[in-house]
Amino acid sequence: MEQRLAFKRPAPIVPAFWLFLFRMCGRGEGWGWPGGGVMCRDSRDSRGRVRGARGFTGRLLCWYRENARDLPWRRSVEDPYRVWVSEIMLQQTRVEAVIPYYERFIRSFPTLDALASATREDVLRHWQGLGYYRRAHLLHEGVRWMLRERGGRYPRSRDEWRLVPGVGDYTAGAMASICYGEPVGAVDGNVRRVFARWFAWETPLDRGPGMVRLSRAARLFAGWSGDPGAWNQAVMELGARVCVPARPRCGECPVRVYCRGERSGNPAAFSRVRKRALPVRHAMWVWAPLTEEGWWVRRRSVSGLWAGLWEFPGTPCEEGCAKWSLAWSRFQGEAAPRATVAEVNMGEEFQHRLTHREYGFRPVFLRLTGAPRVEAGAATRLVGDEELMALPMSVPQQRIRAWARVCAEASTA
DNA sequence: ATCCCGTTAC
DNA sequence: GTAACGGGAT
Repeated sequence: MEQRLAFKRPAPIVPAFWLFLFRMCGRGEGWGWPGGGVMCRDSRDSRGRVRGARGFTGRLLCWYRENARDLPWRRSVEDPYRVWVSEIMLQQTRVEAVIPYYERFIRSFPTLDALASATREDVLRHWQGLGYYRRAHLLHEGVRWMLRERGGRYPRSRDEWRLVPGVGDYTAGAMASICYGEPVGAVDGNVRRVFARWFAWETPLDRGPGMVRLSRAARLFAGWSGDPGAWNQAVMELGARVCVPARPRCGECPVRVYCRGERSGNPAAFSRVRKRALPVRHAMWVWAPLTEEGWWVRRRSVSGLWAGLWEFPGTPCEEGCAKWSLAWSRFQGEAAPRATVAEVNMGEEFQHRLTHREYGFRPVFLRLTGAPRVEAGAATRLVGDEELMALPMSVPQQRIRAWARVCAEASTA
């Protein structure tokens, strides 16, 4: 708790507040509050006594203290390493999905040193299925960087956290405010939506003047609240559970009376909708070849899609390649080995959707005999059952792996 | 500006 | 089935 004193609460906020208000009201979108008057009140008075659940920040903080979910990483806020891991996992990923991954990860890598000395493959194995595998690479790089560049001493300020690999604006703000009490904002998608509704902001908040205004506002509120870490988490919690994107549950909102968006009658209108390009479709043959020396698998590039994960080799299912045998011989010609296909098992095609691609995977189990000269190397290997199951793979590849093993068992029987 | 993933809600 | 959701790097 001592580390929370690293940052003093900002001195008198009133001049800053009025200057801010003055600036904001000069723009097209104002700062008016339904009730008028002072919109924000410090939850402590000038002598540092708790003022309780009055005022804007006080009400939200009070609600947060009573309603905060009991999440694993909230039990160890005093350990920046654990907060760090949780923040990376929570990027673009929902809380419920993260919980089991977080617990397993911390069990295996309880400390900075434990993670730094783990192999990349082991880290990826703990990440498989969670998605955005670049995060795992960057987190691993980040902890090693922390030991190498800083001797394992965590930064205390947002600006220093920002230098850590894999830590962007949001994560830097979250680490500095939650672990060290620095009065800075931590602006994620929830915070953007909540602020947009509170102030009925219609301009985009992820770039340009809207972003500048939002980060200033988030920083000032964090300071005014008296507890930046709790405040930032409270705003996010509100966004995740009450001020939700589609149908905000304003009836349950502790700061409803302050919300300009709610007063407008249509708070949902202020959630920003991202338009996304239509996904491009790809049909792929995925070969699950079992040679006499083991399963033929390869490792993907450490950049790009499914970064650094293992997979069964595959080929695009081009036009005029509707027959598996044609595609296979073409693939085999490029991949060099000349093996006899002793057995074939066609799996059912299944779809896998990503942000801007949609794959139709057609798995094909192949038992290869003869002298399959598969050149094993760094990126291509022949592995036994046990080793295969230990390789980190994407969700669709895990599915193919499970199916292929069933095929293999059925064929030996 | 574009590329990463998987799950859940509708 | 389709849409919505969510940060950082390049």
